[in-house]
Amino acid sequence: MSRPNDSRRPLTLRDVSEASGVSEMTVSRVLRNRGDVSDATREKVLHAAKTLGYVPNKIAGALASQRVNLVAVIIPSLSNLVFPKVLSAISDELEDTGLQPVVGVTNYSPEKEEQVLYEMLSWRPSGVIIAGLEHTPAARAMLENAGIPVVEIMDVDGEGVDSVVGISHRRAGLHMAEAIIAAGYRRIGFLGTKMPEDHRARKRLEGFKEGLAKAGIELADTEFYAGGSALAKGREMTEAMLKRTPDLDFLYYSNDMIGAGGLLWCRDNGIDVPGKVGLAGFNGLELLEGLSVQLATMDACRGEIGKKAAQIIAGRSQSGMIGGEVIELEPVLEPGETIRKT
Amino acid sequence: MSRPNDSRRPLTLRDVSEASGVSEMTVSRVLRNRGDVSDATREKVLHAAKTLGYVPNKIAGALASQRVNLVAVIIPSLSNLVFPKVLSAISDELEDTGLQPVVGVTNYSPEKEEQVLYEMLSWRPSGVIIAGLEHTPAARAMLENAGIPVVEIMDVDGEGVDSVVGISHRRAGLHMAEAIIAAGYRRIGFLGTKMPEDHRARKRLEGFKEGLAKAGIELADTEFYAGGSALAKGREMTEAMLKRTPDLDFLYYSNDMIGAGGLLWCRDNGIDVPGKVGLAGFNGLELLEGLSVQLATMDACRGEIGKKAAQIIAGRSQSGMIGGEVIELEPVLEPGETIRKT
DNA sequence: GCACCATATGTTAGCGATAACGGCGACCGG
DNA sequence: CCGGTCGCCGTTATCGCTAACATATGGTGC
Repeated sequence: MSRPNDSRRPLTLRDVSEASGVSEMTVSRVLRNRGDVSDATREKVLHAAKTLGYVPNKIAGALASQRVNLVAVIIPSLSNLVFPKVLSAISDELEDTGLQPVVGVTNYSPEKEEQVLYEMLSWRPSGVIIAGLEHTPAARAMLENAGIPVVEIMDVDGEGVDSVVGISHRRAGLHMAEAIIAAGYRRIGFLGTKMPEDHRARKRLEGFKEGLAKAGIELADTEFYAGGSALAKGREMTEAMLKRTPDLDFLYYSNDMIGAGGLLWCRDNGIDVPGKVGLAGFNGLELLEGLSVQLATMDACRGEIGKKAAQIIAGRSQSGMIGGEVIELEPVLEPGETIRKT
Repeated sequence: MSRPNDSRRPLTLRDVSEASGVSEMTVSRVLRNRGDVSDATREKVLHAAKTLGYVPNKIAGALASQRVNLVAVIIPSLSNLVFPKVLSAISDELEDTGLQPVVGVTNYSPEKEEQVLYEMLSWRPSGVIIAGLEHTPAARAMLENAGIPVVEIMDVDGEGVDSVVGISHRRAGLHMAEAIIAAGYRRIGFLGTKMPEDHRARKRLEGFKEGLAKAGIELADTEFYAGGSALAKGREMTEAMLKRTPDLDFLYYSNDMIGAGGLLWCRDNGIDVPGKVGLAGFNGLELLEGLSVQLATMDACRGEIGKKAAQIIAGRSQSGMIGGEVIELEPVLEPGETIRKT
């Protein structure tokens, strides 16, 4: 019993059926809990399967039944901290539905996204959850023709293929601008990533500028980075920008991590926050909750987005397909302690 | 051409073969770049496939060829920061091998691990990379009988099923103890997670105690936490411990994140680090590189582990199976600025 | 006693691809 | 001019499982 499968020939339903003296079909029924099987045979079959160490072959099963319990989840990055959160929300929500997420990572490259999507669709998943609304034409075509529910997440500023769950990054940027101006700041700098393919960061910046423009203000300075440790980059960029443009009174960071770096640098260098300079980031990373001073940020509703997306997929794979829906969530400003109270 | 598959009937090889006037077999050959096909027919087929928007069905392909290009990767958590790093290393290394990682998460639960493993094995992957050496008997049996290469990663303190790549956490703890004692610290506290199933953390603590014992020292205080933001927990626990046992001169944290929290608390409260109290964590998170003061830590070789594990799987799925190998990597102490120089 | 139904099991025919082998010109050397 | 080889492509038989239908078997009602 220690090594029940010595022959090295992969076990099949037939092995189990022979070992338990019933037909393959009955074994299949027992293993899937489908159809009527007497308790006696059920016992026999389960016992045989366990002692043999049988593991069903879902490949064959899926081919025969034309059903696959996988949901493709396609995201730009795992090191971003944003996506693991979304992922675990999806995973939790799918837990009891029999569906299983399968993750693909694109590294913010549209071509890689197309490749990954192709690869995943070739396994005929029950649904696709994919970050962003911007895809290559080919990728978009695949999504449209796949004949399965598709949920595009994170962003609602644009045209979706099917369902969409996210926030408006444009408006998130705009609201942040309004809050900053309301607090009395006027000389404002922006620090972000140099990633043309990060459309959400771009939209936030656009919205932010728009918000400033409404008050007749322009960005006083900007600085971009690529690669490296975000915390360290935040320090460097903050130092560089404040040296270059000393009269700045606010720094808006495109993510919390570089914002935290900037905050640490300010504290280390005796700069009064939020008195002399105000700071704000974006995302609401609870990772940073233990910082000495709470950075102002805006919650991106990551958990909620994952949850809703998973619900849509689960709902639609049960009941027949219905039309796509668009769910826009509201990011909430968390003022923290790095914006002056008015 | 905007929606080539209006009939909603899934496309098959047959559709492509009819559209291009050749047999299914030839289409299959073209799409897989295998066997001899004339350039003329190759063109025809590729054109037909593209205009139809055909996506191959790997389920059928895998069943027929008995080959699957997936590698199961089973890890305890995605929010731990440790595993995304390993994952991306695996992903990068597998990039050009035609193999594709599929991730499963266990939440540090052995039962969940068993479930996830069962689920993944039922897709007949080409290999398994799984964190840790401790599994349920059933899980271990599955791994032994799967007939595919298995690599257990992160930890080498124990008996592996097949190949093993990792570090000795016991010795990592032991070395840290030695370094701390060599630096002259004597009243030492430990702060860690309350997770009986995190065997690696447990082994580190055991090794650490052993190292202290060699110098005739015992842990002066310990504190454990579960859940919550690690940074914030690090602050809280540090405060609690230093209030309870004020004469401590060193705090060893089971991970960098709570260590960083402790470090921030000490700085905020004017405690001289490393003069009055020394600090050390574990992992070598480059996430923290931008901290004002570099925390002493020990690199867990996460990237290297992922890379080597992927290489083993890739190598063995090409050439026939060979025996399992054990690769032990050496974690390196990064003294940072939170241990007194001797 | 017989039609009738529910329960429990077996039989048959695919699912959509690929492995293995076979056929058929073309080309080549002797 | 003929056997042999090579390039190209088709035919057939699975792969391991499940949907759908067929088949016992044993009550149940009238």
